[in-house]
Amino acid sequence: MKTLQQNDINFICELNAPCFQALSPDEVQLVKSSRTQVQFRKGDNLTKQGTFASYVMFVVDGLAIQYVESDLTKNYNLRIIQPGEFIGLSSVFSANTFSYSSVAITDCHVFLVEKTAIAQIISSNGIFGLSLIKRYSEQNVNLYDIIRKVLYKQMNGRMAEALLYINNIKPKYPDIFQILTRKDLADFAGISTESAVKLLKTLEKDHILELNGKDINILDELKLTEICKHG
Amino acid sequence: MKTLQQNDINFICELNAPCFQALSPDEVQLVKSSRTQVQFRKGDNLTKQGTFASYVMFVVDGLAIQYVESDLTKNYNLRIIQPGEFIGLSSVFSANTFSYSSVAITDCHVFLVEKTAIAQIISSNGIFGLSLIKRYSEQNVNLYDIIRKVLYKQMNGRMAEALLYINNIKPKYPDIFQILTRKDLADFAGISTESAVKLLKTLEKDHILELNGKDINILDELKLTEICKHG
DNA sequence: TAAAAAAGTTGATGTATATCAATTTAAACA
DNA sequence: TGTTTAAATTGATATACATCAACTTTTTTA
Repeated sequence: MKTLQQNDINFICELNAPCFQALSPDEVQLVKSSRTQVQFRKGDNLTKQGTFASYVMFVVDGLAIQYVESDLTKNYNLRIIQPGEFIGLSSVFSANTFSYSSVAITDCHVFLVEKTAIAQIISSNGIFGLSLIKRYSEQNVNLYDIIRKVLYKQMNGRMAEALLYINNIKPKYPDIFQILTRKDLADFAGISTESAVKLLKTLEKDHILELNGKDINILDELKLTEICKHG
Repeated sequence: MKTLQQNDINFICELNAPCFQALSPDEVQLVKSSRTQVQFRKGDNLTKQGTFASYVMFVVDGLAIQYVESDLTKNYNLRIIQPGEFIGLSSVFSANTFSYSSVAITDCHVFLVEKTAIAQIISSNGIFGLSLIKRYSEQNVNLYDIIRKVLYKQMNGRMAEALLYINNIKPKYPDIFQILTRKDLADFAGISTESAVKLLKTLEKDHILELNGKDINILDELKLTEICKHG
């Protein structure tokens, strides 16, 4: 477990979260004072769907998967959460419970900010509020896209979309595919693990990608994009 | 087409949209000046998925359905928009295009407010920003619920949920079921029209509801709720 | 008010994809 | 380093729904 200097945190925040730049020194102090730092191990849940949410999480370091759960044992993966992003914004000002779960896929360094502090800053600082609203707006658009994907696309298109999404963050995190299991991939596509395996094999046979153990190399991104759109 | 007095509009807005109460006289003036009133006929599209969105709509009077479209001719109905609600908040501060369509199911009186005016007010008035964020937050929670419904529920449960949702607004709008076609109902449940018809007949045979032409009377709300949860 | 169009209804057929079962491979552990 | 546990793989089977087709009823329109 690595320890972080106060300065590091400030630096990282300023770097990745433009919204924090709008804060006055007083407001920065308010965030600092109502903040708790937490270290999560790979496999730990950062949030659990349905539990009480009085705070927002800000990811300083590490990767996590955000997903929704059914009553049973089925998950659907929504996105990979990267450093500089918030977790729990979506429900903190209405439902008071997390509407999704998230799990660390690498060790994660996170800090929690009480929602009262966030609310106070929004009230006093419109620029900060506006930048948060932009985040909400983006998330909304994303959720509508997900609804369309889930409703209208079938296996091949979903799998292609999942692969392209993950491949998009591979430059930044080259071992991303090695971290993910076939079940993780299947849950991103919203299909069964067995179907995911079969699809991957088919895509390999068609020279669209290459399977090296758990790693995946996209060979024909154009064709995959085509499948994503019309498959 | 009925004409509305300026005072009526103010009254209705104040009544239904608490967020407007936080505005200063200057800000109210700003909204007024950047506002356009529009009258839509039953069947008209208020928004069309993918088109440019430089404004937010505020529904003063009438009902509309919000829905997402596939590339082809399939729709999925998300909600019924009632007076006092916004349309287009979700994407106006990020994508600049509407991420969903909406269609008037009764004549609708709406006013459009330029997003620049909204943004300006958010910047200067944190309380207004916070009240908008609460709306975003609610919408987000709603979208997560929809994703779960679409992913994890099957026919019976979806139909039950759709019926309960619409039945919920029946006290306020008693002719709501008469306005909606079987296709509309099917699109709320995300199933085919034929399946919707068959399900309704089965529910009638089981004395859970009563079909009077287009009107639907829920007889056994408890059982329907049970189906919604575990069906 | 007749004719045309749209909406509603019903049963028969097709299909995408999950589930199941059985095996192999890889990872975790003691 | 062997043993246990978890993940990956493969083909066979099951099923929830959509789609199709044919018909009836209702609504619209000319």
